Amino acid sequence: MDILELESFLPYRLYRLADAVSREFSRVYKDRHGLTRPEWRTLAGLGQNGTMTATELGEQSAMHKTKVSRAVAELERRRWLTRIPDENDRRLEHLTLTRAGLAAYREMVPLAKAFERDLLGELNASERAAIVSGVAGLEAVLSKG
Amino acid sequence: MDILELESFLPYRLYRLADAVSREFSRVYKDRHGLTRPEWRTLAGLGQNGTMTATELGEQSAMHKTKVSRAVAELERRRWLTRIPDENDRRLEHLTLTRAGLAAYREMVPLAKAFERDLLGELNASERAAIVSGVAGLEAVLSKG
DNA sequence: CCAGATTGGTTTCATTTGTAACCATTGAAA
DNA sequence: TTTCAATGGTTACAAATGAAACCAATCTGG
Repeated sequence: MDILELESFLPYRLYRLADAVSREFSRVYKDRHGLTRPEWRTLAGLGQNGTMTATELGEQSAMHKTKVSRAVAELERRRWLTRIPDENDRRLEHLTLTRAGLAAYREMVPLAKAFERDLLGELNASERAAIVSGVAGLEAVLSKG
Repeated sequence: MDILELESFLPYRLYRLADAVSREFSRVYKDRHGLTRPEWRTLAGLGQNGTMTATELGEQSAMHKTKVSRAVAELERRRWLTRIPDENDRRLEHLTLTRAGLAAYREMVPLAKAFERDLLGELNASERAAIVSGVAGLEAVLSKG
């Protein structure tokens, strides 16, 4: 009889792995500032790019627009970002981190980098190269659909 | 100033990749039978192993026990599995697929395998080897914690 | 111009999820 | 044995999520 071995089924393995890594990493921003993942991604996007609209944020960080909307609302409530209405198109707003938001971002960056470094540091050189190129390969496949 | 490039940050890439793959694959079991992911995993676990307890299912498929509990309840409602109380320990139940559950499982297996084959088929040989060994490497890291 | 389609973004509602409390049973220790 | 901790599993409640409806502003074709 034909059987599927779950433990070696790639979609399952990938999901479980990403879930474990993400859960581990989430402790960094959850413990430090009580952020959710969408909020962290929003912070990271704005920190990286300076000023973005909600739509751009969604594209960069692969989030549904409702997630973006709620994350932005929460960061605004904390006064970590401000909205500046566009001059020409009054539907969209340009989002920028405030001084406080930037401070939080600056604090998070080294922690994020350290997390990644530590994680990859437990692999040997060839495994490290493998995960990077394997992920890149699959990303390429999926992006063309 | 120190910046984190989200697009190349491994936890983010992994999560986005797994999410995309999983979302794509979920159409297979969602379209066909209206299953959720926990339900599909439960079906897959029992199909693979024959008889398991809820705890074993949770361990094998990396699901929280409440997810297992609800998935089992739903599959039972569909009469896809039955519970048989343990003789010696009346806290636990042995779960087994019914004929109908097994039929659904048998129908899903080739679809799952085809999905994985097609996905990997779009990679070249070295990328294929890379993703497998990279994932295995990270799994090993995480499993020792 | 202006009627309809599109876009940026928010809100509402139903579903899914996680945490914690819980129940029943078993095990361990005194 | 009797009590207390641990285990298998379910349930209740709150939070996170996604789909779809929605609002306002802009664009487009006649």
